[in-house]
Amino acid sequence: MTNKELADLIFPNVTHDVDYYEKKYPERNLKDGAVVSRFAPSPTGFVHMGSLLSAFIESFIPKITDGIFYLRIEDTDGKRTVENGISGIIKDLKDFDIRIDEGMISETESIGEYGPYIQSKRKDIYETYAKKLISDGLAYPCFCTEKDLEIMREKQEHKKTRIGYYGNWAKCRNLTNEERAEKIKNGEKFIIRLKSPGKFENKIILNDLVRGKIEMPENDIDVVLIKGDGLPIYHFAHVIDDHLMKTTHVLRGEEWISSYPIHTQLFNLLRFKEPKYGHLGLVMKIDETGARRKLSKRKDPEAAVSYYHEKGIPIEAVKLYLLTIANSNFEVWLDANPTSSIYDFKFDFKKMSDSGSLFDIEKLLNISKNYISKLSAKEVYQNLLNYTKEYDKDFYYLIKKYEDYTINILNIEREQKKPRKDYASYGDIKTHIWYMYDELFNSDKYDFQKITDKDEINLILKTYIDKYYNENDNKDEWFNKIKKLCDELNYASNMKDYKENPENYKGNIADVSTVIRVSLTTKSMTPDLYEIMKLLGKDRILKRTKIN
RNA sequence: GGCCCGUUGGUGAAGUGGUUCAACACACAUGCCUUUCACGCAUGCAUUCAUGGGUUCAAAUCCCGUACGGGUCACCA
Repeated sequence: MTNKELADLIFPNVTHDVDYYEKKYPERNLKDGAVVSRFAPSPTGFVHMGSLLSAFIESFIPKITDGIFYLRIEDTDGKRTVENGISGIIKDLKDFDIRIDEGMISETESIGEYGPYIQSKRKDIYETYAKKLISDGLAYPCFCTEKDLEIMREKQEHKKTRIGYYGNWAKCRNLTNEERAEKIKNGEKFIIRLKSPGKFENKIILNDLVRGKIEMPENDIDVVLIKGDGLPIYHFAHVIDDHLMKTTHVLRGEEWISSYPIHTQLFNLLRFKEPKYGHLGLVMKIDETGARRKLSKRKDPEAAVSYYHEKGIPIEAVKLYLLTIANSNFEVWLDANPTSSIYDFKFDFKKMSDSGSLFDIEKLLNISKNYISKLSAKEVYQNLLNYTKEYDKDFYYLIKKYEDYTINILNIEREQKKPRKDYASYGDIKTHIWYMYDELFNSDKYDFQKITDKDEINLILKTYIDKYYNENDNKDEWFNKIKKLCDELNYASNMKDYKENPENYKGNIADVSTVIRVSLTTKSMTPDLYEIMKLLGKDRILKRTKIN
């Protein structure tokens, strides 16, 4: 029995041949240097921070090279598939403004000419190539049960030899085609394995985009190509898909380095051109015990990218952070080119970190603060509106009702050379400005600092309101009035005087200002008091300075 | 256990043989400025690049060993 006859027996329903698919998916017509890259997650419903980093880079490179970025769903493992899992991924990408040129755009729909972009719909394609491999004598059906494999592993462990289905251990590899046909006709279950021509003693070299040369032994394992459920294993699907979809650059986590020998072997056997590979360091975090470990979705809320959307951290800030992690010289570049688009940055794989970088939320928040501080009040208002509309409806209606007032609040100490950096996220803003709204103002917990005596507080406030406060004062006049108030009540209006002779005074102008500040806002730390009072207006000020 | 990768301050890291080689950023500390906070400014923070040995006139940078950390060895991706 020939290999061809065996192949026909195994795949009677495969009608196309390899040429059909090779013609169906021609080379892409792109300019020189254009990168075709992809994000290829399992439909688990969410994107992990580490995946986001690679998705971002995978989309970034095509963008700066006029290439193509597509989304392929790898759903060959039923256990990883979650209901509506594709939608979750699409939403996460959309929330981070990572746009795809091709691929899945919903649970069932896709755009682009190189589809289907979901592996479960590509069964015929994988079978066609598997059939070819069998015809060529490069693959064979394996009838070993899980039990058989388990026993084999135990023996190997006992003998302290390498574990795996290879060489003489690969019992099904040496069956005759007649024996194979016989078993198949008897209804024995089987899978398809590669007949690896590799030798463990031989070395192969991976020219990794980020790590440079890595030397590894050639693959000699007869890896599974098609599983019992008829779907391909990752390695096989990866090679077929990335060839047919004309991927030029494969970026993935470093956990894939050790399976590169399988991939390169498959590319050679199938006579496909191999893409370039870049293996990214894992995103790590220090856990409670001080140990370094992979950021995990189960334990770390910040691992899920939806977390940032919910917190209202601007996507631009996350992108800036990802780029600073990805390319160590990005920060310096951005500093030197503050007005340039990030897409002008010359990304360099060689500048990527080899080791897993530690996820640093402090740094992210700092980037976010800087980013928000540079926006105009109107932009912040608009973004805040979008955010609260989704996550804080009450506040949304409030700021919508008082649009101009809110914009003015957001503008305090903003549109100047050195703006304040109070807000790290849109979710943060309410905690900084709630007291400006009567609807939210709550006089239950005043944070008076030094002066806590009720009578003294009331004396200061009453004297100020009755004798000095004038809503039309400009900033200098306003401040001079506060000074006069201090003089009258025997508080030092000049800090230098106070520092020289503190015993001559009840306190100083800072203490008095704090009393006014706290009465109006309940907080001892706020932006410029004059600005706040201007916005609050006379009515609120009169009301809030009456403290019981 | 085999194979592979990594190890520079609290964190991210620059730097791949020699003119400050330990940049820059975040964090932290102190001081100044200041009506609070923030901003800003100034200063401080690794005599040393996991460790031992070797090559060299010269190494964080090259070589070997050791330790530690990570990954991978599935009909998971």
